[in-house]
Amino acid sequence: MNEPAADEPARYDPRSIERRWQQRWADERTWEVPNPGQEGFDDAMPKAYVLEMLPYPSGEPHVGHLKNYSLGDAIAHFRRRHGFQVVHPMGYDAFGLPAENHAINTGEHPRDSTWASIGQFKEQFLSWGISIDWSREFATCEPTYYRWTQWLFLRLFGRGLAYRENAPVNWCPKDQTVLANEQVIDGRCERCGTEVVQRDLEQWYFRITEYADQLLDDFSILESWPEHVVTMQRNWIGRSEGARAVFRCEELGLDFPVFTTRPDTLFGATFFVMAPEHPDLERMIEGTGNAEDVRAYVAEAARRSTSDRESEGKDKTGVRIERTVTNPVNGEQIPVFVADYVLMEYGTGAIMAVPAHDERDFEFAAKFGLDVRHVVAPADGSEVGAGEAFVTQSDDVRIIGSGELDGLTPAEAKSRIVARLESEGRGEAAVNYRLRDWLLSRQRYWGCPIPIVHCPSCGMVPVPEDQLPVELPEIEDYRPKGKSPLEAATDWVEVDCPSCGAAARRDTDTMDTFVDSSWYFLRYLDADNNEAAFDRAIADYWMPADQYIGGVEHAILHLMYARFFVKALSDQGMLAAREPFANLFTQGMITRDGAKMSKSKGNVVSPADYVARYGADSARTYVCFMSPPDRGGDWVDEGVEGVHRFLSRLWRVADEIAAGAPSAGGDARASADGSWQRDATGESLTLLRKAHWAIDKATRDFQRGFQFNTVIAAVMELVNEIYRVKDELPRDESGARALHFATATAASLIFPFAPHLGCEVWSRLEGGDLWTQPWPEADAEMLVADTVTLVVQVNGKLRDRIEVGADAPEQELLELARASEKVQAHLDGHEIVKEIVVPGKLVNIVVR
RNA sequence: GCCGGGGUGGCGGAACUGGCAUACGCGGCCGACUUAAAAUCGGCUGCCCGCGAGGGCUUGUGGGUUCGAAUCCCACCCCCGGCACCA
Repeated sequence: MNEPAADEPARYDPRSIERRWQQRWADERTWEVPNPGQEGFDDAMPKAYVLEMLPYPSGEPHVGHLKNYSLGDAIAHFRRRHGFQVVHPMGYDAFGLPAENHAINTGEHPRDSTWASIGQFKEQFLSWGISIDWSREFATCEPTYYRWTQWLFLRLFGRGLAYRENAPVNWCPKDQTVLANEQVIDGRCERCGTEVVQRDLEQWYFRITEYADQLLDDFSILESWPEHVVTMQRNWIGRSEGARAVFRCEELGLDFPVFTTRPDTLFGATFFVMAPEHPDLERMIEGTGNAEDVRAYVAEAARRSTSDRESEGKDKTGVRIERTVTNPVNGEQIPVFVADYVLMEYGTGAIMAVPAHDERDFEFAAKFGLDVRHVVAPADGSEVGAGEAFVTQSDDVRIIGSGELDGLTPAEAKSRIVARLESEGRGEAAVNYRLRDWLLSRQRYWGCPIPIVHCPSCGMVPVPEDQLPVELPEIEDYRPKGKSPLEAATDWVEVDCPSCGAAARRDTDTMDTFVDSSWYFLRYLDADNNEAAFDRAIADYWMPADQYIGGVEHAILHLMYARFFVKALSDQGMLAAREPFANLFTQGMITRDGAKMSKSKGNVVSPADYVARYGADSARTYVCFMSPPDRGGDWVDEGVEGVHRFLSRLWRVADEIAAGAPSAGGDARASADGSWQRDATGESLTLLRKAHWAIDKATRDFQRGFQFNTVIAAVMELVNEIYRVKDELPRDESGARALHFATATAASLIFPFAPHLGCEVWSRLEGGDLWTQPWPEADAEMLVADTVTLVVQVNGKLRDRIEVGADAPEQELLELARASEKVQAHLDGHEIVKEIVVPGKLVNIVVR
């Protein structure tokens, strides 16, 4: 690198500037904040917990991380300068499959590859200059962390919120592990894309369904979450209200409860359908003529994978069972079928079919020639053709052909019939959810061990607290074998029962990594605590997180699990908060050439390259500027250069000022009393006004949904204005002061995005540390101009613009407008019909 | 199919509550500086017609409300994301 010659203008050199400030922040531990009770804690300050989703360390950080932490850091800085005590921590979601798969391929211990990656992440985070309180840092794979993950698991186990059960589960044949429902996408494994199959296995679950209603209700206590995320969770939970009605097979004395959202259509039920997996199916077909046909159908359904069943669409198949069941409301005997359009996972695995008013039942009935009986008709008395389906949500209908329900609306009919079912003991009102319990056990190595011992006589015994953590044993072979690789660690597996002392075995499953990330934000608050997962008083001070920032891809999984954890822990008195994240911001994905970045496409953008070439400030500012942050954007190299150019311009003008005449004085400070500014004239005044306009615009857009792209654009406009006027300003104190103020203001406003440059410029112009300065406030008086541009329209078309006094009366505006030559040309020969005046803005003359 | 987001110059995007469409950035063109180039600085840059003054058109499409619509209403088309036989 060449040293610049003495007469060459100085160059913006982000590398040296950034290194210098980063060094200071590290040396002085600038971003560390004390907890309540600790030295330096200020009770008078409001708190703000700014949190980005913790990274999964794999390889090195990508641009998604750059965007995530740039957004979060901007928010953290903005809050600090508004007088908040801001906690802004960082950690690593360090257990998980990618590290383990890497180990299977290379033999490298997942711990080693993970820590190597963590080293790279941290190094880059430091090089980005994000304002993290590093004293709170941890990785979820550290025994000092997962000790408490296990401890929390045992708390939930103690309350019956963690349980073990044998049930059909999603199994990924490639990863050789079970998957949560949420990890199955279109019937395929979320991680590797392999088709998922069903297996009956004994697995661990969290009873998240117990919190289904709270998860729904508490959306109301969130301050600001994106509507679509709330909707996605709502749909996922899938609460529906209806009734349970019992259909009885008299011959066998078997009761079949069904769930229906339409008990008002019970009289229209003309057949009954069971799922192929229904446990009572065998008893139903035993001894009937076509039992073998049914068995063949069930076997076929079992062979077809879930995705198969779904991809074949709505083409209905099924087999009739030679039995009938009794409709509880009219005693009618209706035929029974087995069909795979009825799912065992939802409701009771059996349904009453009302073909007249349900699309799916109608299709099945049409195929099998079954009765279609209308029990709902349009209120206006219009006819629905016999044998046609009439599916409607409308309330403008009446019940027919249903005895005592006739003439009622569906809503009335529902409560009437539910009351009757209840009084007869044949059903009751019921609520059903799509949400299933959270399957958390994994037959994999690189995860948090489940702290349970299986004893032949005592059953499942929690590992005593003082023996936590149950540390991951060392093993030779990570390859999945259909059971946990931990089984191979014989010495570790075989233990004495903590309860009776007999020979027993450890649980060899590990936890889903989503368990680790469901409470990490609590551990940040009290990361060094050796006595507890976290201290309640400390958690109560900081929680809930005031701002959470991350990708939408976690809209359901992580965000719902974390909500569940907080509720469950809160119910055990561990903290007051009922929700983890009061405000959520979801960032859009960055693409390259319009495509998702991937190694196989070779279009991955490495932030490190750009940080090396243009500096962290340019890279950070660019990701905030490229598009509104909640939307995606395409990474364009020229765009980074453009931002770099802008920052260079700001640096150069500051350098010019600092190198020139000594500062016009300390009272040029952005935050100081600005009365001198109001006396400015000419270009000085114009420049000062632009600076105040930028303060106002940047502050408002920052608060209005984090519209960082326009915040940065406003600062760009200010810098452009500085360049436009800087050589024309009066060569006296007023001109110098105006220039000084405008430049320092630009540095102050760009600081949340380009903190190094902001601090550098500020310290050279004003002295002192910018992060200790309050966020600037616009002087309302400087926002009002003396003159405004009056827009003159004729018939709504723009014809002229006239500079007028800002407070000119309407009459004067009209006269000025009519007097305009350009306007005259369009009025000529026409009759004025109407004149509209919007003071300070526009005049519209309507002619005929 | 249902739910959500979106459609504005060559490109990313801006436009607050119905009032100057295209801020800011990229790209392009022209000029200054330079032996030259880079860097930098300045100017121009929605489309069409016109030598020009000027005029016309333009926010996915078609209609409507209004003095005035990117913005509000109705119908439709396209793109992206989520859910999808959930009884």
